[in-house]
Amino acid sequence: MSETLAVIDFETSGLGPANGGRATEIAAVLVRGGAIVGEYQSLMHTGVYVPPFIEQLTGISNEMLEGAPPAEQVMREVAEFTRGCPMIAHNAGFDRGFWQFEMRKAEIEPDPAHEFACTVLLARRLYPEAPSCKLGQLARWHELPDMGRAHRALADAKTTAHLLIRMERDIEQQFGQELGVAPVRHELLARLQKANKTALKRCVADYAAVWRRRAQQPLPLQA
DNA sequence: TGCCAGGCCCTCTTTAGGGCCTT
Repeated sequence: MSETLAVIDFETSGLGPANGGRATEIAAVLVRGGAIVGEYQSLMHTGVYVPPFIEQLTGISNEMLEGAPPAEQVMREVAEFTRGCPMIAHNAGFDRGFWQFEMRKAEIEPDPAHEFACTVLLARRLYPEAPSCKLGQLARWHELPDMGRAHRALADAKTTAHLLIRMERDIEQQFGQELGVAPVRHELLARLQKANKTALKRCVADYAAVWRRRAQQPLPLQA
């Protein structure tokens, strides 16, 4: 059973909406069956001022944002693009904060499927020997494909997608016995990111048992 | 013009503090 996950990445004018930070660019990459199957990217105009440090970091200038589509339009497009897909982000607390803020600003109804899982938390558990859990460091450490300029939304979202695919493969290899025939789905990723690092095997085994029980239940009758 | 945060984890902890990660 394959599940489509949406990997998202924001570029922003600051570290949080609470201090006036706004999104400047968003990318969403759809991952299914161990492969990237779709992508969306757009700059977005909110009227926010981009400080020189951020402009240097991301390459996104105030002039570029002047001609960008309005944030409300972009959020509607990306919400439709990711509809029904659980979300993945690197340091998900950051992207979730901007996602919820920009969705509210655009007056878009929240999608209950948009639960976030975090590749930083997962990496800390799966790869404790990694030199760091920064996205670029993990990409080099795993020798993931080069997706282009870092700190642009699509490049970072694609790199995170490749990291996610690598993690799914490593989970299957590392916990194959506990996992049995249960697939690596978003629910398992969300559980693993919160599990005590010494109890990963038990977490995977519990997930697999629940999944098998569900799989044995008859499908509900159609109305 | 250009400042700034917050959630999470680990441990020399739990009545706390420091580091990581994102722009």
